[in-house]
Amino acid sequence: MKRMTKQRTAILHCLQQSQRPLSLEEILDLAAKEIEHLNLSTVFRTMQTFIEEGKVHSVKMPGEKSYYELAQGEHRHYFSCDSCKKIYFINKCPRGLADLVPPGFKVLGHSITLNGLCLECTTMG
Amino acid sequence: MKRMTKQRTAILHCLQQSQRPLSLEEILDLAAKEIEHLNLSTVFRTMQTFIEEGKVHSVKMPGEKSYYELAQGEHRHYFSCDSCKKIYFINKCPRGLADLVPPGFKVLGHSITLNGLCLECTTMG
DNA sequence: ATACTTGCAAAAGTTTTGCAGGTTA
DNA sequence: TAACCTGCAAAACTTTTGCAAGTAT
Repeated sequence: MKRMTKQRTAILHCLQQSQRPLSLEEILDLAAKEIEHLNLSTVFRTMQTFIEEGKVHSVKMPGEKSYYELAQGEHRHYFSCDSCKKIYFINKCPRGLADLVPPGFKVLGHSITLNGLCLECTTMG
Repeated sequence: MKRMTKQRTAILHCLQQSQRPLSLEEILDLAAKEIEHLNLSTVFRTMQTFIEEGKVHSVKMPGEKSYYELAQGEHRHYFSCDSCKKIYFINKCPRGLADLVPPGFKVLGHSITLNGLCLECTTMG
């Protein structure tokens, strides 16, 4: 039986208030404002629990650490800023990807990561 | 001035003889058959060097460690088999991905990974 | 000779786990 | 109170770096 603790509540709030996927460290820093002595392993294990429960999705980018966001009904892709390392989501999804593979292959899923410079970094650079 | 050593020669041979991208550990294990005391850092730095020289491309998959393959003239994407874990090349590449991002974002690159079942695993399963 | 390379050890970064004590239902 | 959670420490893994000794040109 899963329990709702003040740590889990604070962590959930961080994800709800964020406009983008967050890393474990980012979640820790944000939630630690509400919870004293919050530990990274607690954040890590909470993400495991939330993922099991279907509350959260993990976002894995090539060559980057893991990020986490509230589970979305819709299929999403991501933009990774080469400069500030923030992750942004993209709601649009291209079609016809299954056509890229050779005949006989069965495509069950796909991952697309665009990278470059986000709006902030473009205007500041 | 870059130098060709027996270590680099052996490492290059491994990549040339492989039909798929290899991890640092895989390269180490294969090349160590020719070179005694070959070290992982040597493989790592050799990959850095070869990438600088344009000989090698690194292949990063979401949630996986890095793989390396001989540089290809063409831009490639990959298919990862959920069952046998082999990685296959996809030469085709969809267009118009830059249109997916919000205005002001600058797209410099992209990564696509399709996953599912390869031909072998589809017919055997 | 000189500058580049290597092996070894160890640091750094992220992800995981063990365990004793604290907390929730 | 019984099971679940948490904080702390430390392990496990991959990626990187420092340095003294070795090697290619």
